[in-house]
Amino acid sequence: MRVRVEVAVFTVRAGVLQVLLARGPGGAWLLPAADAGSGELLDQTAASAARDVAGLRGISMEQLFTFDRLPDAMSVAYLALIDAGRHPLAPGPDSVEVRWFAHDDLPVLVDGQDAVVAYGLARLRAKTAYAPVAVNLLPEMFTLGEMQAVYEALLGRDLDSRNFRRDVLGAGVVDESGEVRAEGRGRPARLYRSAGGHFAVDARERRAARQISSGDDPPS
Amino acid sequence: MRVRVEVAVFTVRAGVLQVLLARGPGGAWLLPAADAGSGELLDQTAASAARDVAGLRGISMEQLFTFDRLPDAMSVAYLALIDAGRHPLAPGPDSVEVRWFAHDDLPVLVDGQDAVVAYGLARLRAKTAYAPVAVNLLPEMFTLGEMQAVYEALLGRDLDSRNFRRDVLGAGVVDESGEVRAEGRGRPARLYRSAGGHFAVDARERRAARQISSGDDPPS
DNA sequence: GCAAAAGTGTTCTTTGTACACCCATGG
DNA sequence: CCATGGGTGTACAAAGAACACTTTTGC
Repeated sequence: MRVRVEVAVFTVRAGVLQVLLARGPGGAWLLPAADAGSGELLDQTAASAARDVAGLRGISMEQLFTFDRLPDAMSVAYLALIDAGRHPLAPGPDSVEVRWFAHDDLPVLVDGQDAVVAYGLARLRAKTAYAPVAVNLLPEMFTLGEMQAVYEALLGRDLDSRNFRRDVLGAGVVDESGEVRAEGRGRPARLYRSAGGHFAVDARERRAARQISSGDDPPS
Repeated sequence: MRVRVEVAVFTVRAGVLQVLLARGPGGAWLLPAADAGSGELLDQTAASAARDVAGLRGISMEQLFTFDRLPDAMSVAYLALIDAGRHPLAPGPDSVEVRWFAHDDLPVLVDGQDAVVAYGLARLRAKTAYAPVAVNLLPEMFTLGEMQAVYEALLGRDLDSRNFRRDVLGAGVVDESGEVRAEGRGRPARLYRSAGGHFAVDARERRAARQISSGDDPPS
């Protein structure tokens, strides 16, 4: 039985949620993928796929779901979130081209890869409700305005900045750096960084991202 | 690459959450399992495992996670919830014995199967917060007292019956049957049945099971 | 008539949501 | 001096948690 590992890599650029695709020699657009096996862990295979296809290294990933690929294969799907600014793309040996696509304007994908993207998106949105996913999509230092923009791109709706600030700061998911950054016009913004460490998921801490909400459920 | 499908089947009996295990010819306790392949869908393979190992038919299942089984295999884990009363156990060809174990008093399992059980349990508890999982663990007709007992077994804590009734009835996840059942001493209870159909996951409907709460996150 | 489980409402606390103004900078 | 984004607090609405007593039956 052939086992494939496919990775849906998301980023937010210019306020738009985007997905990474590679164009293979045949001209079709594909998710970064690799074959599992050879004594390698699935997580490692997923990391290899991101590295060999798109030049991405050291990104954090999470397993999503395992899809059938009849007649005799299956695909273990992964979700990765990165800051595109810190990870320049470098097409690997088997890719003609690697680039970002707006999540709502994808080309036709092979097989059932659109299901992988759709499920990754659903999971990503669901996680905004209880995990500080935005920090994975931002540079090391960021302003709360940038963070809010990421959540707005993920959720597709506007958030109230006063409530957003209160909740994020109250949840303790970010630390103030002490520095500020002037961003063209307007008052300079304070810079924050992730307080690091995953955080416990109980009602008290969930307040963080609760402006925010969505449901999760397996695909197909 | 060898792909195995393993199923963690849960039930609630006598107020205790239990897991189904089979003892193989070698004497070790195992989860019901089968090899994937032969053009069969993973969901079908999971159904076959439950049928061939334990005689369970027509039970609903959901994929959980895919685990590494080094050096050259992997295991696609499934979660199943059943009412033990409606599904008598019948050991299949490769099982010496099939029985229920209290979730907190399991024998030693092979390989990484304890991780499958642990993750299944975590997922099951997380789902109580937004899905009417109890109806899968109850007979077709049941009382609210029985339903509450199931949630208490799942969550390991007591719930307030007034709030529980208000929330469950308000969420519309059960229909009144009109019948009542005298259960020995005490006032006879009304019988309900599942209102059927999965239900939308938005804040309004989540109230149902919110006495109830927990977090989800991938294993290992 | 008493033990045992079913059934029913209200109060209080916490959480979420809506909302308006002043501040610091660049042009 | 004005346009632009950053920063702060309060009032109202909704949801969740805590809580006591009456009803119907078997024994």
